[in-house]
Amino acid sequence: MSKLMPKATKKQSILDTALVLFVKQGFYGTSTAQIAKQAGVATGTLFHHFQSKDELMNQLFLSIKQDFAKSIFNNQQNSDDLKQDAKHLWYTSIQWAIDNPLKQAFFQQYSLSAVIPMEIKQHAMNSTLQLIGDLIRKGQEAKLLAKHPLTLMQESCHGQYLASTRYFLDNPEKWQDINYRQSSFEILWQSIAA
Amino acid sequence: MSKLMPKATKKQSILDTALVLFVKQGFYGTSTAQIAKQAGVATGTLFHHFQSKDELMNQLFLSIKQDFAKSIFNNQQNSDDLKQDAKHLWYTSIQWAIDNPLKQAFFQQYSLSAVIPMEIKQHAMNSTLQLIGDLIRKGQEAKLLAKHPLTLMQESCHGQYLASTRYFLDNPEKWQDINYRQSSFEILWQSIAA
DNA sequence: GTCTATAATACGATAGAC
DNA sequence: GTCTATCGTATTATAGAC
Repeated sequence: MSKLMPKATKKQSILDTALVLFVKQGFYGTSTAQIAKQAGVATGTLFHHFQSKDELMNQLFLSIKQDFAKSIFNNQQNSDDLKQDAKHLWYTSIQWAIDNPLKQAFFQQYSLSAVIPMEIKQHAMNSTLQLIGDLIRKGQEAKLLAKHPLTLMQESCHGQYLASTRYFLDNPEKWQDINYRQSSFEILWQSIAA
Repeated sequence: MSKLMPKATKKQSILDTALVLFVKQGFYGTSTAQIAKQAGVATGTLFHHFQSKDELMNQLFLSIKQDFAKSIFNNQQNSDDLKQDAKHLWYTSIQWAIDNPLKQAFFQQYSLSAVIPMEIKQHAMNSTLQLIGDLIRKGQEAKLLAKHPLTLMQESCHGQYLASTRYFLDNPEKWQDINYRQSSFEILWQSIAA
């Protein structure tokens, strides 16, 4: 019983509140005092759970990336139709962004910023890029995908993902339109098809 | 004679220094005192030229966007070969990023962040997106490009541009390789081709 | 683990002489 | 236009009681 509805611990409240405020006001625009107050804890409590404001930011970044990776991995498909699998991955990824707009906005803002140390950003990036990489390699072996340099294709696909989620988050009604949905995938698939 | 080699005014020194520091340390991580000191001026001078730190940031953002737009417009081609014109635009845009790595990094960081007011970001964005939009419309009329929703295509192309410049700035030697260069354009063109 | 109170400092912006 | 000096405030982080 106790684990079914896990209580929102103070630490989690701090993380949740930091996510909201960092997205709305930026990292340096948000004081630890404000985070603590809005989370309903004292500043002393915040610094008990996180060594520093930077450490709080890093943990938040990693936890969000893990949340995304878990969601994608748990919904992976592996049929004999690669294009169908890619489409499923594409829709699942964008749906996650639609379902977690704050986390997606956070990621868009901070995955390129100087606030988070490069090593942490790269580590968080690896799982995603590897998933794309595996799929591209398989497609190239099956002569379905063009033989451009792998790293360039990965980066382009990821860039298209960021652009599409930005677009559909700004225009949520368009995601309900099957034409827009299909177009977004066709643009991606054509870009790497043989 | 006096205008040929324009003296670096104090105001320009402040802008140049702010560009370097904002990219390296972030906006809130950079104090006005540090900008002034490194630019070789007094803090009073900084606030004489810019009403506030935010105002300095906004002017910097707009000046960089104008710099990019000017460079692209001045090198525009308008032949009867649309694919060739698009390729020229693509190479010119990426070359600008290679030639202006700091400005490109600045744009990557702040065009998505909350530091700069939305209205300023959108205003700065318009000229670029319109250029892409005009080209896509022409391509669709000539049956060269697919008839996906225009705004979605614009956003995707822009996302691919950001991804490619990120890639080539991180791997400058790859930009010298004609295969990578051509691949980057082929990926873009295929993504929107009919 | 959580709180209150506060230390120590860094910040944006201004005043006023030159 | 540019400078020096400084004001008032907000910030991160700690100390110590409970």
